Amino acid sequence: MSKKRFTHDECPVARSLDQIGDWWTLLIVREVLYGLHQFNEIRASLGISRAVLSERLKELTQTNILERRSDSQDKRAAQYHLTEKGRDLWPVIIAMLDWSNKHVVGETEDIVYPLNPDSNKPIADLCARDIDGNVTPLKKMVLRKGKTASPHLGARITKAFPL
Amino acid sequence: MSKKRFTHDECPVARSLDQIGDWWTLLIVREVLYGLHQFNEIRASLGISRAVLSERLKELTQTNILERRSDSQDKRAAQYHLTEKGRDLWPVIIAMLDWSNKHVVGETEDIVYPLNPDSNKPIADLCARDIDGNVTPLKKMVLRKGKTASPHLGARITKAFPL
DNA sequence: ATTTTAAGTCTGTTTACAAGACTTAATTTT
DNA sequence: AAAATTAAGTCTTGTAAACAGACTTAAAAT
Repeated sequence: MSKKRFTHDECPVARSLDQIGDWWTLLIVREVLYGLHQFNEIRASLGISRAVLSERLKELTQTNILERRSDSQDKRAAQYHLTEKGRDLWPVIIAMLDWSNKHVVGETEDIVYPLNPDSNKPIADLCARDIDGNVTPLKKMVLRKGKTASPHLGARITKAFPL
Repeated sequence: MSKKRFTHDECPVARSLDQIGDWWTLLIVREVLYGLHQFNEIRASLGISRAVLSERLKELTQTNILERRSDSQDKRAAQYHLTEKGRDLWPVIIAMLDWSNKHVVGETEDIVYPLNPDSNKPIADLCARDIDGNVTPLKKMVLRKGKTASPHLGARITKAFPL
């Protein structure tokens, strides 16, 4: 039996894990966000094996998270760049970073944290702005199911998050 | 050689992946957030193998994301509940859900989306509130390194996100 | 007393990952 | 121009992890 995938799962979280849930995948995206674009740069920085990096880059290209451009100067080299979809993973990474700083990394060894570049102040809490401009903490958000949601999923959701 | 872990990595994102980056792990957390607390409930809902679920629950308990309580009524049964650390993963899941709805799930098949329970309106964008109350989109956030950051990591960060 | 159930463990098979050797074409050095 | 180096992979081999399903144990239900 092969590894289970969630491509056709009804749950959007499962389906996102199908594209970014593999071991190494999100770290590769992070490296590209941080400014590394070449195969060997990424490999050296992560310490990932060639075969696995090659496979992940293929997958990320197929799912349109990365784009592979052949370098115009050096015709051997390739440049991996983020698409809009890939750049939109930045909030996911920030959310993980915030959680990690709060619960994984020790208080005394804070290493890297998100900063509001306009105010030059660190983040207090993650929140969401609704279409009317109301701002509420992400932790308070509830889920609502769309038209095509299965009764099964709906039942589970309303159990924890009554609407 | 065993699978590489990031427990002692300098990067908080890597270290969070060490705890929640395994295949199935975040989906298990989601199920508990949705209100499933028993081994067989979770197993049936996810279609995960017994052995893997057992191992993941152990890991999640060891990292203090879940707490295992033996059921007081039925002495065979166990109840898995989220700790504060586990509940704080909700923003991560919301961020992935938002990304998935935007880029993975098709427009026509919207299934489940986050909602501001106060205003009863859907989310327009994820943002962060800094300590002065300024609200800015998460996509605009930059990273700053703390005192103990390695020169290596700092170099990479400033490349993509000048402070 | 027998059957069913909860929560696992165990077994055999398939797949994924790690490390390093090998390949090919382009570039750089001598 | 020939030789060495480099970018971006592929291939090979050994180990670890994931899969389905059988099996186990103690408690609960019939």
